[in-house]
Amino acid sequence: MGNIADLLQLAERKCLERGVKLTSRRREVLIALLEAEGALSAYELLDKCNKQSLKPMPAMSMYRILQFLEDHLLVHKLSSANKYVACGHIGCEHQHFFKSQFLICSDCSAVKEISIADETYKAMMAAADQAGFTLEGTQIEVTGSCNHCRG
Amino acid sequence: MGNIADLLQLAERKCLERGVKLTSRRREVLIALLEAEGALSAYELLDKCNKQSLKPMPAMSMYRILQFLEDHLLVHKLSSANKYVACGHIGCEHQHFFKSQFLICSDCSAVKEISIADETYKAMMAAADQAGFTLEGTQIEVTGSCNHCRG
DNA sequence: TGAACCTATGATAATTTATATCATCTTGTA
DNA sequence: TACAAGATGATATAAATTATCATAGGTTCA
Repeated sequence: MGNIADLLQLAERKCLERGVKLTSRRREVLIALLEAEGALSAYELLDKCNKQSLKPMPAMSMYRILQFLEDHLLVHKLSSANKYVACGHIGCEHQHFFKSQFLICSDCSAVKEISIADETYKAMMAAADQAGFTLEGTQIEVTGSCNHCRG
Repeated sequence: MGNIADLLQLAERKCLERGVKLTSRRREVLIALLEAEGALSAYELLDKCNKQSLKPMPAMSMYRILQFLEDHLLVHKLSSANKYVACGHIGCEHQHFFKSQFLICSDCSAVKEISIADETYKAMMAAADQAGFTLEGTQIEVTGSCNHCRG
């Protein structure tokens, strides 16, 4: 995993490689996400950022920045919850072509990003194929309860 | 599968068994969904209903009715797309405890509801467990392209 | 029958989430 | 320096969802 500083550095490098800039605003959002326990919605993130930073950020910027971070593989959008999480693999070019699975705690929004076993993956592809569908690069999101919340 | 009239009758029976009523408004929405090609958003459904029916339905009612239909296993909400589909198993008490998978065409919104193979299901449970999560009754939604749209 | 009650729906408002648009600022570069 | 490109700010608007109270329509039971 690594601490936030390390992860930030990896993010910096990835942006460099991709010829894009991790501006201070973008860094701000990424840090907020890295610090977060679980997934946060755009407006939750906005609040968090605005508490930490001096200049308030308009909502529009948040959406733009989240889009940027998503485009450059630093953040994932959990479409089932409309929330965002920092990518669990910052640092690699891992495209998550339908191999990542997000376990989302329905209680506390904690998120764990795991890989789908190859056989599972293949089985799902085959099942979809049989039903006349070709799966696209996407992610699987399932909800449950984390150890902590199940208590 | 059965035609719409048959499905409606099954829905009626299910409601009867559950001690709830399939009112005319609710039937209206259910029919609209059964007729639909693919998944529809609340507002798309609203439009469709309002074209077919005499009295326009307020959006609030649509949300309430969709909630009702979902609660009583007649409709599924695809949370990744914020759209709704008629349940593929109207007539049975199938709870879809994490065994149904929805293949959603990202192009035309067509939806196919298939069952997850038992081994796949078990593998996913085990993987989640290992990551400290207990999966809840939920559904898997994946996007791709259907035969028709792939061309 | 009719009064009390429950549920569904209507009407309306407010909130939350997301996008469109144009102005301004920064930065790199010719 | 001045220009071009990209990033952000500011503002408005749209889209999606929920809250709340009023009303209508059935059902039950005295």
